[in-house]
Amino acid sequence: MSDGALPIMGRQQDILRRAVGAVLVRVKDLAGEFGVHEMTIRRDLESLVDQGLMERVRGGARLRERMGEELSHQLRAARNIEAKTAIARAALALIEEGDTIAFDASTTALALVRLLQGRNVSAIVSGLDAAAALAASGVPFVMVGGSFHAPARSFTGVLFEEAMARLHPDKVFFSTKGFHAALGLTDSHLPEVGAKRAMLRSGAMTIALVDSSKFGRRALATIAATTEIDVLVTDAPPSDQDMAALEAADIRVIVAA
Amino acid sequence: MSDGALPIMGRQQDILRRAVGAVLVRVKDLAGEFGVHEMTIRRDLESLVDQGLMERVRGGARLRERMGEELSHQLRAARNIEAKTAIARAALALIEEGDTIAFDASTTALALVRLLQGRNVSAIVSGLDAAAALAASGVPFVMVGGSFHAPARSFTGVLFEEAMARLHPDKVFFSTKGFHAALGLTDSHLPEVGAKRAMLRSGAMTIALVDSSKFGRRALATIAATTEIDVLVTDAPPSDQDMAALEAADIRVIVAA
DNA sequence: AAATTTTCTGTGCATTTCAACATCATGATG
DNA sequence: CATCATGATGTTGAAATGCACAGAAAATTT
Repeated sequence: MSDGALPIMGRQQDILRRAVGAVLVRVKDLAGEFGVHEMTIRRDLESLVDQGLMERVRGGARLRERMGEELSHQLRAARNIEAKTAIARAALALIEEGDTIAFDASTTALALVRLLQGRNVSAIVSGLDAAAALAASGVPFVMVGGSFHAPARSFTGVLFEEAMARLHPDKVFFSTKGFHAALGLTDSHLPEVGAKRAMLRSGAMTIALVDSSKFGRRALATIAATTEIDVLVTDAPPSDQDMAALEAADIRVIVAA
Repeated sequence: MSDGALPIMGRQQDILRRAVGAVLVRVKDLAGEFGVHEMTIRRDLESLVDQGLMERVRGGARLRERMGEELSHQLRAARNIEAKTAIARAALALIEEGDTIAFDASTTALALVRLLQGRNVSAIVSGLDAAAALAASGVPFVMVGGSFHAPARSFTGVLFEEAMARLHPDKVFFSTKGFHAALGLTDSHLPEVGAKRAMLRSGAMTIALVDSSKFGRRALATIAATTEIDVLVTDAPPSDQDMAALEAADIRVIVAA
């Protein structure tokens, strides 16, 4: 029942990230990697221990036992936060008065959902956090239910796809794990792929929110071919090669400032 | 919303909404999101602090207490909290290994949902807070979507009822605003009534969680006749008259210790 | 085991960094 | 013109960081 948000920032977050994938992190290593004094790392660790997230061992620290998966989700959500909010701000310009807009359960879409407050729009969401944000902001919305999918805190499955088929948003905003000009848009979780495909089918206009770290990457399964999207919003100019493919497919590209 | 006119408007309102559901908001982020100078955000925060709504932390601010609808809901959750958890504990005994259980969006059902951690069950929920609680506890669940209904933080409407019709829980736990032997179980919001009716139709066994303050009360619309429920869990013995009616309808009555 | 060395830790203090604020300038609004 | 909201700038102070050193804990040797 924790609120899900991480009051930790900067280097301490990075320390946690390293700790998630490792049995143990060492003070000396961390000091070297971050280019700061060992004493600074010790103080960071002390703070993380105070928050109950880690425990010290001589020479380093490790994650507390049960913290693993919830933490990794939060850390993923907090990564590239600047790029994601930049993309969200740029995408906001695509939203018009009275639109009905669907959002997938990605953290980028969540950043956009948080900017909706006060707008005269209706939303359709598939993620738990987006629903909570909209409930707080007073924007009317429809939740598309389904089986809970923990890795993305989203809802998926037959129930989701059938409900989604009955909805017809003006615009669909979604994100992916990978963007590859030839292979299209891909994701690493099959339930997510099905849900996103259902959303794309329902929407009149599809807008992909893809931060630059996703370019050239491919994941398990294809959500859609590159040609199936109408707009791509990103935070850094794509390569000339990608750009050519996008132009050939007549896709509008928006690069966030 | 019967709140007196708050002297908060525009961006400050947005800041508050942004702060709901986040542990803390940062001056820098807010300045970026609203496209204004940091100094302006500081002045906004100062004003919000003066009104007792937020408290400053270095670099940002956090909500002092929940507010608005969120507040009224929380307060409702806090009222009779002992009775509700007592009822929830008693109701827990009705849950068996492997059950699939549906819960309405009442605070009493939420109290029961919070006790599910570690149980080998599947859940079906219609409330935002119950979903968040289950997501944190790791119990697998299905969310039944629909239109968001702010007073109960639940989902309702056509989408809800159609999805619910496809689900068949072993047991349905729900609560009501009023319980009256002759008028049956009643609630004051029509969307809620429809949703609860849909849940009752789908379930093999229906269990009403009714704290003693609800006895003899009646609200806007009827959810079900008294005879339609299988079990009644409450926190104080019903009147002899009510008890007779319940026995006549062959309803099992459980009084929480 | 005792003694010695090595490594790690935490404290106290100097230095740097950056949020907060006071202040003034600008511009919109009526 | 008066007022208000906002932006810009320089100053102040608190927090973060670096640094040196002393004490504690492990590792090593005797």
